[in-house]
Amino acid sequence: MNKKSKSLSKNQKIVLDFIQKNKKPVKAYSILSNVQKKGINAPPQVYRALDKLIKIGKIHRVESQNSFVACKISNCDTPHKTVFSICNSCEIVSEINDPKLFKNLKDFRDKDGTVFDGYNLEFFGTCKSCKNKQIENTKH
Amino acid sequence: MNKKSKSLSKNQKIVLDFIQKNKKPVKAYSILSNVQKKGINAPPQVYRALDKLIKIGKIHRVESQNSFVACKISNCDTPHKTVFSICNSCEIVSEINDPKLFKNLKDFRDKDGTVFDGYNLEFFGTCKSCKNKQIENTKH
DNA sequence: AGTATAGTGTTATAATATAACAAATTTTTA
DNA sequence: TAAAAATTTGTTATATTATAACACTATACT
Repeated sequence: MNKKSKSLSKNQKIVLDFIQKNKKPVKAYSILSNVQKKGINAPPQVYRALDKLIKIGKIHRVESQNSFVACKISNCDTPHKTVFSICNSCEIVSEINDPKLFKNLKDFRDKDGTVFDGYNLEFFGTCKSCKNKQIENTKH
Repeated sequence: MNKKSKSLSKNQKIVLDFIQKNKKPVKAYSILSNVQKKGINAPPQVYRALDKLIKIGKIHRVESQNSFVACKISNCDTPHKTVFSICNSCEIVSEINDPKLFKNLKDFRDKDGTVFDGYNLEFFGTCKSCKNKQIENTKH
């Protein structure tokens, strides 16, 4: 019963629900067109819900794609501390959960000794499945 | 006289020059309005130059800001391996040059063992100068 | 109950980015 | 050096992403 467990509003639920259904990150206007049947009519309604969901850590923004993805880390309440891998080929995004990397990032100080509140790290590469496909295509 | 030292085209030079003059990252349309007197008239001319400059590592894109900043690391030819600190208050961006952090990032493998081609890391916090200002404001 | 806070619905518009096409320039290589 | 290839340019139009502003409604908080 902590303070953060306040329930979501109608629009927030609709938007979160749609994002969670998708394996890949989704774009704001794709969300919009997919939830219009549920009574969400205009961009601001989507963006407001997105802002809130990001704030409470339920979703993250994939900066390099202008897209949004559900947080896969259970009980995530740490927005702005995110690590993703992004496939250059199929654009699938996975949230990385690596304690050692997290520690490195959390402990990082710049030359001034400045401590940072948050970070966003995106790794780019070719995912296993796309790599396999490429090898198959070479064979033929 | 390596292969990458081919000289830049006219528009590329104009755009790079403007970005390098600025301490803070600049936005595409701000570049456009500032270089119109030099004969660049339309967005595509700016975006093409930006694409090229990013590709050769002369500038980087600050993803969370849709802005562009000159590479501060001498002879940088590694686009897509970038680390920045961004001040939440004044939005100033500094490129971080930390060999230990670079090594951690370069060596990172995900659970599958996937190797990544590149990464982009953005740290968020309050820069020293803004922190000092905040303290001063508290005093009065 | 009264007030503060957060969320809704709406219209309009701002800000960011790319498609498509014809022409000119530079680089490569035969 | 002439022809072919690749890159860059200039241009118009349009797509995509995001926010401003305003009136109103619902919910949470003493």
